Amino acid sequence: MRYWLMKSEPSVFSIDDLMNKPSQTEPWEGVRNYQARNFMREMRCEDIAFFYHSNCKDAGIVGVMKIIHEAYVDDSAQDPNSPYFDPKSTPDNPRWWRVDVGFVEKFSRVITLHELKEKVELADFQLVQRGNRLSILPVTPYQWEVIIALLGR
DNA sequence: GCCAACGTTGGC
DNA sequence: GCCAACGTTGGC
Repeated sequence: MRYWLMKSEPSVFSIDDLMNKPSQTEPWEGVRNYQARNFMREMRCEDIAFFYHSNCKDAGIVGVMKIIHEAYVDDSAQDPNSPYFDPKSTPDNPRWWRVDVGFVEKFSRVITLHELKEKVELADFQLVQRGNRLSILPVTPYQWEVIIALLGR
């Protein structure tokens, strides 16, 4: 089983949105970066991922999700009315993929980016490195453990 | 809302 | 295949 981190702007889709959906699941669509897409294709059912709130006041890790459906075609790329429309992705040759995620838990507090940057043990974590913009990143088991320990429970 | 850092595009 | 121009991301 592998660990991941997935970013979303809470004004677009937040952990509360996921938690409060009757299904508590969501197709993770709109990823339009090749590296992030490739990571999604590596995801397997039962992998787990941190939910990260980006581009907001309290940026940081807010909870945990699990992968409940492996990568399949993101057809929002073929929808001209979608904000994620990409005319270069065609039904014959789809360019973008998505996975389905399920809610696992919402943390009692946000583990802030600031906190993560202060942890020497996380110096290698892609998230805290300069200029990082990837919306989906792998997390090592050790990094996962260090981050969970920040919750002090 | 600013802007640095990065990814992508496309002309050559 | 280089690289300038452009668009996007995301912290602040």
